[in-house]
Amino acid sequence: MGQQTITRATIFDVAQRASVSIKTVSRVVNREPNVRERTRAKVEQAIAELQYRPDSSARNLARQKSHLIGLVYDDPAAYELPSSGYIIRLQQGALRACRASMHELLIHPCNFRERGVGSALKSVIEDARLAGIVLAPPLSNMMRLVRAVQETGTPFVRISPGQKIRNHMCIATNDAEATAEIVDHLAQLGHRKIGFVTGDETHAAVSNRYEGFQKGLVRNGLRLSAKRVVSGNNSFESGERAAAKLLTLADRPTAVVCANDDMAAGVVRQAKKLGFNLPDDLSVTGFDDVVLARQILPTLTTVRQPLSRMAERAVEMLLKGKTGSQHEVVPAEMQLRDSTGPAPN
Amino acid sequence: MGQQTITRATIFDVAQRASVSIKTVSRVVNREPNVRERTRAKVEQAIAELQYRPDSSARNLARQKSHLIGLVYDDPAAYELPSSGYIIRLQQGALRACRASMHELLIHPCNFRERGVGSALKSVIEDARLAGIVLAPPLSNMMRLVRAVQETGTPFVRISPGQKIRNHMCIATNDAEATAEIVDHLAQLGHRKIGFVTGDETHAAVSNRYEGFQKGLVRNGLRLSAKRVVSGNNSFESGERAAAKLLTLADRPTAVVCANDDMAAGVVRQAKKLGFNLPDDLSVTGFDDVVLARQILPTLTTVRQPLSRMAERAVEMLLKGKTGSQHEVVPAEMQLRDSTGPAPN
DNA sequence: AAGAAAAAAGACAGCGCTGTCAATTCGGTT
DNA sequence: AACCGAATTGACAGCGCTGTCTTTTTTCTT
Repeated sequence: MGQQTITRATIFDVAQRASVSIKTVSRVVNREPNVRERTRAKVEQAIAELQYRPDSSARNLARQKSHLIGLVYDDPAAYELPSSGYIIRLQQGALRACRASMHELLIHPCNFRERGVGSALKSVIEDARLAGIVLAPPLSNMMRLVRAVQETGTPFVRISPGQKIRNHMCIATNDAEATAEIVDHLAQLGHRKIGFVTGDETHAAVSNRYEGFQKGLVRNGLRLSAKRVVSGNNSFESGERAAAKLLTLADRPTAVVCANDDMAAGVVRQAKKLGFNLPDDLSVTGFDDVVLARQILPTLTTVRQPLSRMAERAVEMLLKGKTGSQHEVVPAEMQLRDSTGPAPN
Repeated sequence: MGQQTITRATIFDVAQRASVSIKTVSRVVNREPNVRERTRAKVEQAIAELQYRPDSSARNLARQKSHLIGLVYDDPAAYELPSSGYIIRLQQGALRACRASMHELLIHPCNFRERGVGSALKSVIEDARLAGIVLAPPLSNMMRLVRAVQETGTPFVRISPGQKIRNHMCIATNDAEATAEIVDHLAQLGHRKIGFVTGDETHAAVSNRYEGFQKGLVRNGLRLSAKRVVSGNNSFESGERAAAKLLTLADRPTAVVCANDDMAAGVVRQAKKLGFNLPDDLSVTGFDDVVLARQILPTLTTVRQPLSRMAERAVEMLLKGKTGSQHEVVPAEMQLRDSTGPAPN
């Protein structure tokens, strides 16, 4: 049973069986208007009986574009593990949207350090007549590549782009608001004295987080104390040093918000070394949700970029077909784990 | 400069410019024989001048198949990190081969726990008219899926298939030989008394490793001592227990080969606890090259499945177009790190 | 019930390429 | 120079679908 027919049914076979023209079949298949209900049913039955499925090559040729969406991301030279989770999550989201809309996903890791990537990318896009492109960071910020994509005339969406461009579509997340929510969470747990460890200020995302921290304090009726803000440089060690400072303060904070996970891990390590019991004596939060965040003890409450959702929305935006500037923010997801608890009294 | 022409050159434009027929252009483009050198040059110049690139949709339609290779692998329910490195490595290899041959890669994670995956897979294959499929483990062993793929009539290659099937193409690695090479390595370092920690015997790969261990001893003129073989169950803890036994032996081994990395990590931990200095007093090896292998101290000498190479070879085998049974073994790569050193004297 | 407007259905020419087979040219022989 | 087989080249019909435009049918007016 279920033996496949030697040669697949074509639109012509369906038309014949339903006694209509091929154009009418095409209308039914593509859900075009102006088909009487009775006719539609007749055609649909013929389709079912013949197990007809449109041939995408033919359709692509006639429509002059494919049903392929390209996902372009940085090709880590050695494909080392750290970034693989990142990439897989992007792929997952993009794939979800593609499947929902009968599209396929073409992955295109691309090493921007090589010369000629731009034109190589253009070739792929044009050769396969991609229906759209999703550009993931950090490539979404490399103007050389963005321009290459623009030149193909293919619609594209950038994920977390640094700088905006004219007439762009993009999906971003909200570092600031997520950090503010971390503060909300801590405030709800009764914390009133909250410290912050800043990161490398040159990263836009990182300074957004500090901004969000301040916003969080304000909306929870807390005061920003300059003493409780110490600067780090994104490294584990700088986290340790920051903790050493913060925890020896006369009026020390009961919670420390860090601009990234590595520094948070450093804070945790240093706090333990100083004899603090986490989360009873001190709550700590990070940002990014790197693998390490789940490996240290206590596991780290942090914020995870909704990469999968962002990629999904990116593809959906692409397929919506609307042109013009569009900008969507997908809220980041707080990951509640064991490093945060009620404030000590 | 470099402004793209509004409408791409077609094969017809090229033919006209070179004053030949479109068929001749087609011959040149597809490297078919029977084209005079002079004609070929003329056509090639026209191609260059017009920046002609064949349209893949049209080609797909005429050829009745696409230039797309499908990579089918297990879709980890939550895309948790452990498997992402695995998948990325497969993708990398497949992509390398695809690019070399002007093909594109369609990724198709697929959750075999759901019902109907088989027919969903068939649809994708037939709709996109895939040129070939690569089935990665563990899917390569799920006969339900393999049969679905077979029914489409599309050529496919399985990676590390458990059971063979009639007229199959597959790529495997060599657990046994790799383990024997580990023994070679240790023997070269002067080790004569080598212990082994077995794993869960139900896994074919794992028992192959024990087999390889024995082979390695033999070919290095060493004797297999039953006392030095203790069984584990693949877990870290079982490694610790195994080490406790092995290292308290009167005539204790100077090196311990483990059937997987987790157990090796357990052995390392236990050995350190017992006061051994690694690798001076004891060498330890693992298998798999999990992330942990590079995180423990000393970093673990182990064996890594050549996933990327396997996927690459799989695609190449597919594109070679030869039918009939084919079976290729890609040797696993030993990863020399710090847990092995010269035997103590 | 005739006529006009709107809705439904169909005819047909591409889309850009490849495959088949026929036509031409070439190189070498007598 | 005429002739033959082999090497080249070309003509043209699809591949299966969509877009445009035309024809037919239905529905609504008066």
